[in-house]
Amino acid sequence: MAGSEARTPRERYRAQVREEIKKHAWEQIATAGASAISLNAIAKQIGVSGPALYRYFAGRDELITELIRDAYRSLADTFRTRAAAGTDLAGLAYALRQWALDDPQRYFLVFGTPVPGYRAPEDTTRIASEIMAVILDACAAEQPPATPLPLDTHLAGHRSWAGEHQAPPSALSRALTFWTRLHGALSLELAGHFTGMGFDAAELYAAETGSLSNG
Amino acid sequence: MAGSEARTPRERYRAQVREEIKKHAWEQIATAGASAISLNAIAKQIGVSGPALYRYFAGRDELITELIRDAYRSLADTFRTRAAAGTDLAGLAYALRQWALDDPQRYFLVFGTPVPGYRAPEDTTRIASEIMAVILDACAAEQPPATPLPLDTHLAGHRSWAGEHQAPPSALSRALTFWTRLHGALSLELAGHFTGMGFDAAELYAAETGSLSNG
DNA sequence: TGTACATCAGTGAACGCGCGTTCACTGATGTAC
DNA sequence: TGTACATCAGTGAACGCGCGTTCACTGATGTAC
Repeated sequence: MAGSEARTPRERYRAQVREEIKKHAWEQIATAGASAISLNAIAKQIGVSGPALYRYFAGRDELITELIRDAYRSLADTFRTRAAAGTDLAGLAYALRQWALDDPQRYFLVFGTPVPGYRAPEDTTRIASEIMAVILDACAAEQPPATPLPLDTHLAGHRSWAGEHQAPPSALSRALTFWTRLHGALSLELAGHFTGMGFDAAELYAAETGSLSNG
Repeated sequence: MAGSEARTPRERYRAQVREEIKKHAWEQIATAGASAISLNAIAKQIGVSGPALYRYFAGRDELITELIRDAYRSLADTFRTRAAAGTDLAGLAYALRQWALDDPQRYFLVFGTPVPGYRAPEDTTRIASEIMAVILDACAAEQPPATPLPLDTHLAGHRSWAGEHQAPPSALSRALTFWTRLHGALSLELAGHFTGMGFDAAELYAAETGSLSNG
């Protein structure tokens, strides 16, 4: 839906079919993982011959790249929407978990096992920066902890990743920690490593969310 | 090497070939990811026909299962060895990172994106419990923090995963947090999400390690 | 409004490939007397 | 020590499959005069 102006009927139709292809690709990902995506299988599902898909995507790789891009954009949109309703870290953390539970394989497409040799397009790293900017904003809005973290001094000298963002070191370390702690709890939960352990993953996630504000 | 008694020459030879098959399988994983493992390709690499491998493994699935088992065992051995030299959490954390950097794809085979529908064999969950027991030992040996964590109360009532381990709730929460925080920092590093960001992943990891002891 | 032309979605056949797996077999290695 | 037999590693052919991708094509849809 993003970026599809669709002036003429033909363009509208094209955009529509592209979306349908992607929809079935996501279903395949959810069913058998990203590596199982097959153009021929998608074609069969939407009732069309295999080569027909080449009118819409240059090939399998372009389709997957597009899915990754969409996943990044979806997360960025989710964060921006949430941030517009008030900049609190807990809110963002909650939104992140909702987004992840919404489609675990989409989460793993972005944050999961990398395919050796695969290079993400420039595009996605730019979106990743947008996401980080939202986190940084929320961190800068919180009041800093009484005692500075040991990571602060390192990040004070290595803050290029924050771009032009004027966050203090305590916000930088908090933003990174937000990312790594929540990813740690979330990815293990989604991967099923907690199943059968008998505790509530949501409680663990909430505790980690709280750890970001209380030191 | 584990469990291969190899009394007779034939048994010794079998064990040797099995190891060679696995060695090339690991190389394939490192090169193209676990989903790219191919029996025929392995056979070609060790200079043997494809069907020959069926003397050693029932099929592709059994080989992969065996690799996962080996990965779990390797981590358990690493932890136990480290724990024998002194039970401190920082030491375990350091050993975990070394083990992960040693072969990132092996780490992801255990903790990475799950294949939808795949069920891990009983075997591995037992080894996972051994690993957790080592962590719990180290956590119980540390002195508990002054203020109990909010997660403690939940875990006090949901401690079945700790088995017969008599660790106090504060150790339970610390063990889980050890796992999730370090996995968060480590998996993002290994997946390359920090590349180009300009800070030192080792510093971040050390900071997270420290967070486990200081609140 | 009607006709001529251009655009483009989709088809079906084909290519070459590599996959996992089975099967009947050969030949070497080990075992028993 | 030598012979008869059993075990078992490895081969080569074959099966059926699905994959990504190309190509020349048909037929419907849109555009221009």
